[in-house]
Amino acid sequence: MVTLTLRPDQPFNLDHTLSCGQVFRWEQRNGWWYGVVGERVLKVRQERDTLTFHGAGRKFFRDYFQLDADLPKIHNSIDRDPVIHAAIEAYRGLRIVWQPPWECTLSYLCATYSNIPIIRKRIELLSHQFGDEVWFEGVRFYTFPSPEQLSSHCCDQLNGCKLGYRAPYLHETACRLGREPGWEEKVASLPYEEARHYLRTLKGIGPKAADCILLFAFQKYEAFPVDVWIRRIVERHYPQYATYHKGDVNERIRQFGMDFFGPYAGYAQEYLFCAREKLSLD
DNA sequence: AACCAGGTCATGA
DNA sequence: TCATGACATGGT
Repeated sequence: MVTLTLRPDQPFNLDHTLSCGQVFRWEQRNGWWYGVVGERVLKVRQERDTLTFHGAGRKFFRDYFQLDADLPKIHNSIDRDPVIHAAIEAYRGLRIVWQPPWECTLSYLCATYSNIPIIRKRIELLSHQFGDEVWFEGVRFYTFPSPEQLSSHCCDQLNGCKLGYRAPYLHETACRLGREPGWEEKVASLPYEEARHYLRTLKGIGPKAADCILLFAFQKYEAFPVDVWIRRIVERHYPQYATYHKGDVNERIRQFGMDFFGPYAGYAQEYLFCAREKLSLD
């Protein structure tokens, strides 16, 4: 067991961070959050300024939860209007988690044209079917399957995981990235637009999924993923977006979001997404 | 029973 | 380049 005392000037809220829909494999059980990240099973809880965790050391948790990122500075940089201001107030302490690229890519392949509970189910089924067993406190967990573990099966076998028409996308991505082991370093080293272009060469990864992957796995915080919710929020609360004319509606909203919110537009997007239920959208 | 969900692809003008 | 329809699945 390890504990970590949070600095008073650096807000962190574990519940907001894990329940906002950026990660899909964390579950809250009797006061603790359990999750599988990479090869490890992790267990965390927060009591005010104290984080208690099992399964990895301090450095892992600092990196994973981005505890060294200057969140007040990020808040200030995106706090441009009353709508985002209220979202920041409501979800202060939400941090963008640093996800493993491979799992993040497959997760957002599963996420297209779907909803969060079903995305979680698909990812759980994939891990159960093709991942490795890991035991933790007498409970069995499964790691997320590697490219090899997925590509060694055919599409039909993958489709046991309720992937629907996405099964061939996952399969092709597993085959290709399995043969391209340097892809993570390559994407990480590329500037945002070029990295985005590369990810979009994967079948099934469009503008929105690419932006989620860049934001959640590659720390490209300028990325502003546009899904149906963000689209509704922007159309309702940020009519200025209409001054942008290049591309389709989602592309115009993306351009607006990046310009309006700046280098941490992705944080703004995440706070708005979390606040989607509270914002009027008619 | 229609309609929707953290969209993307292929097609056609 | 942009709009349009198909697409698997499960929940409401």
